[in-house]
Amino acid sequence: MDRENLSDLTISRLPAYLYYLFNARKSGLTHSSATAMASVLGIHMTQIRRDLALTGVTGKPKIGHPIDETIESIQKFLGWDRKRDAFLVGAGNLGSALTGYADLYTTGITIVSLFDDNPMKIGSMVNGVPVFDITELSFAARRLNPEIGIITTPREAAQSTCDSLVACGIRAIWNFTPAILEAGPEIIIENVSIASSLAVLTRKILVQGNGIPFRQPREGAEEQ
Amino acid sequence: MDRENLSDLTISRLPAYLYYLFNARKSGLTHSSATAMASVLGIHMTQIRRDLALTGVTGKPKIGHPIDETIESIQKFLGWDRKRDAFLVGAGNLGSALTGYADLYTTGITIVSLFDDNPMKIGSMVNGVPVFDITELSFAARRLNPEIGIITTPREAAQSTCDSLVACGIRAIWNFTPAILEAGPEIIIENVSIASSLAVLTRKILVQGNGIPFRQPREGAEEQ
DNA sequence: TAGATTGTTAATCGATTAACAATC
DNA sequence: TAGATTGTTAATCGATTAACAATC
Repeated sequence: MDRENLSDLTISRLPAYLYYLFNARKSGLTHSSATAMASVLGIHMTQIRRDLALTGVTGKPKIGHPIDETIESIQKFLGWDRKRDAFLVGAGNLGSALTGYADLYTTGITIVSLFDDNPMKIGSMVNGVPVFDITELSFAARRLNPEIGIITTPREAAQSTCDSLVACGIRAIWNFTPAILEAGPEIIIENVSIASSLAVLTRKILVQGNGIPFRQPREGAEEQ
Repeated sequence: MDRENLSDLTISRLPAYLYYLFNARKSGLTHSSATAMASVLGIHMTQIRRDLALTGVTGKPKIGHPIDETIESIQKFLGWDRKRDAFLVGAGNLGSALTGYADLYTTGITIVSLFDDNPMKIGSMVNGVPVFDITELSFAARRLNPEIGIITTPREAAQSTCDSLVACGIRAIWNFTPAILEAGPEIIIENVSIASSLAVLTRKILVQGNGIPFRQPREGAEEQ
């Protein structure tokens, strides 16, 4: 089984399966069928079977996939069964939101330190995580050996932040800014592009609206 | 030209072109070639040409695409040339980050009101935008007629928030929670999946590491 | 002019879906 | 048992890339 050359598209579907399975388990089920999953997630059932098979789990005809085992299999496949420490640079609202993001623990990531250049923030705590001066980055990295660097700075600071993180020996960057980061080929960079997502949304509004006014408020519509 | 049936993949590449062109314009250029763009963005030049052509702009051999015109063309294509008002529900850190997101104005979106159920927040201002009681949602919607609903609540509140927004006549939802939202087929839902992005990142770490330890801090590496 | 760059047609590549035998 | 569901092979579909004539 060629487990290494999968597209990012496949990988990016897996978390949805995972959260579906968490829910299913919470409601007391022990097995889950691709058929049921497909109708909830809006993904073709064959694709779900194929994706799940890729993680190494197998189901039983008529019964479905064992939930516990499948969860474990996906987590292992994504590397979410391991603990990883992360540094986050840019302790603004977005950085704080990520630091307090409860679901992050599902992924094995722990944000151990925040960094900022704002003296008002340095020395404070955000959701229990200390904010350090950005100049202490390399010192802290030597002590804590983080695996992942998260960038939530303003766009203008993103490239230099990336450089600093790489200089500290960090080789995986999670970039929340719109900046296009340059780094050596050995550095893994994953961008969260809010603009791309918004582009898809507004384009759909445009196409769906298609001449006729898109928004038609329903006069006296039932409200909850 | 079939301008309506394009994949989300194509659409999601356009903002990167846009920001590249903003930069190019700032440095005084009037024209931009797909060749140059390709090397910066890491996208095949043929694909860039094709994508740009889809938005309706044409370039000239040897000269490239006219920057101003191309920017306008992409913005128009994405519907970013129009002003759209948005309601945001969930005035936490993520909601605040979005409200203060400077690049949002490039997209034509204005977040006009925030909503929350936390009495501490209700009545306050976040980046100049007022926070209202969530129970006032439908009243406010009748007055302000927002086109887009942004959900930055905790996951548990996402579905009921979505229902409320839809009941107000909002037909486009931008969902930042991991919840899988259900709504009528006429409702446009766009999810920003942080978990998917992280899955891609950690999977790459896993594959690249591949047995040998991934992280190799460079002893005495040059630090900036 | 020469050659860099365009837009487009054809070829390739990869991802998704259909079909179906196997089986719990 | 019967039939729901599995895993997989083959077919389809769509996206990306290669090739190339046109042209500024």
